[in-house]
Amino acid sequence: MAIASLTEKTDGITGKLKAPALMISAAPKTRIQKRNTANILEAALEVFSAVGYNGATVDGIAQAAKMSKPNLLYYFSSKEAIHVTLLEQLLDMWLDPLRALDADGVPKDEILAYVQRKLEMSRDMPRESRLFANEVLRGAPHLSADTKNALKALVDQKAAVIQGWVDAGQIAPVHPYHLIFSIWAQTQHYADFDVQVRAVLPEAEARDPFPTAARHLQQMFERMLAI
Amino acid sequence: MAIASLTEKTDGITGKLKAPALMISAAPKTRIQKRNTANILEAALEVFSAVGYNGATVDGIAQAAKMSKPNLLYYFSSKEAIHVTLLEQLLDMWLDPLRALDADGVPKDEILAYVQRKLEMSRDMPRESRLFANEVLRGAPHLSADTKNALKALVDQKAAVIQGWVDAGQIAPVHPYHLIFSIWAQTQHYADFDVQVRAVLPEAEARDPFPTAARHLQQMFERMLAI
DNA sequence: CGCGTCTTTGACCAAGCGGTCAATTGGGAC
DNA sequence: GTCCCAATTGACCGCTTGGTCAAAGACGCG
Repeated sequence: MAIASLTEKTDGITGKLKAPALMISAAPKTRIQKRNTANILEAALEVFSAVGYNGATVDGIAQAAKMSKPNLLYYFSSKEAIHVTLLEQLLDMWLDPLRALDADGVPKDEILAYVQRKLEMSRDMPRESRLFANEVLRGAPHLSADTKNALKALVDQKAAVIQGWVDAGQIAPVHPYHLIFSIWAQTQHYADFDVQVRAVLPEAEARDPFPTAARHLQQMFERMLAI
Repeated sequence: MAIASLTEKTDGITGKLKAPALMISAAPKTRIQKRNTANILEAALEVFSAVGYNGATVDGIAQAAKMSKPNLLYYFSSKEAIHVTLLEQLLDMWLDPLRALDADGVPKDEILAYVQRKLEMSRDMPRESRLFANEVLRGAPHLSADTKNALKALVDQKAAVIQGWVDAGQIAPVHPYHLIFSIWAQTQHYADFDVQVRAVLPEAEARDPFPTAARHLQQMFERMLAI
């Protein structure tokens, strides 16, 4: 598992800095810049995931990052720039579990492990899940074509792996793309619709739906894939 | 199936009318009131589902309903009132497929039929799905306690039915609540994350993901429930 | 026709928004 | 220390927003 805290991951920042009438396109260098951009992105994740892009205010993010609004805008040229940076930066991490799906592993184990990793992400990183859910719900207006292509390429590759397992008779016949959608939908459901899940579940389970969810999903995909 | 067009369903409107310094709490009576409230709610569904609550503007909804903003506010006292009315009014329709789950039917058939009905709703009423997704994502701030209780009561009842089928050995052992979540998550995924589904799927299927999705989900739950 | 009520709207307002700017403060290299 | 650039901020601006209001228009009924 070993999911790193967000604030630790400050590499790969693509946010554009702005000196008065000057844009620095390279990655930030100074220690203070790293700290502040990380703080801003952490605060933005908190706010965006809670109230969505339109519901968030620059001032609100600035307060959550414990700095003034103009200071925040010294590091990111606009609210949109923060959002875009956040999305691009987190998508990589978000796809790690799928990337780890190993074509040379035991098919059923690989898929079940993927389900469990994805469910753990819903449990440990619900804000990221809601951020993406919000973005995709609105038609992904802030995701670049490059990012979408990279996502598609990864899914294509892993779908081919799954299809290979089907063809080799190692798992029951499944539509590989829809299988991946099933995994995404069911695992992310526990992050995105958390309040609904807890509102509906009997009290004892509502306190922590994840243990029973994990067992349910394992059961589900085991039966789905059994030869 | 026979899903009625939204504009036809004008009964049960609970929106408060406002004459100058006067609130009419009863349902609207005149023909013109019915027409206008229906137009407003249809326009609001279009706008809210596309850009979310915070992204929507009263003026935008008014324009979509082909009327002026003050006129719209003559029928609904606030933007929030429109949203609340819309949610409460649509939730009933939204839960119809689950309500139709028949304790006296053939268990596997009942559940598979529920899955198909729910998937049809995602195909035919994606705006409603996104409206609810948006609301729940934000923590359901506009859903009354009554509504949440009614939802829970319905799910409790149907979960008991499913549990009964399990106990009678008519379907394989499953966690009834998580089974319902699995159905919700996977069917609504095709409405809420439509752009992602189409972006990832091979072109031929992306044009209409629903036929293959229907087969996939039938397969999935068949294997899940088989004794 | 006249008349009261329902409906519609242009003009307006206060608040909040994203973003700018000039001016101030702080930090590090020498 | 000092000097320069990075970092920070209070004040401000133009615009959009949700909502109000007074007045005008349309409708129905005698």
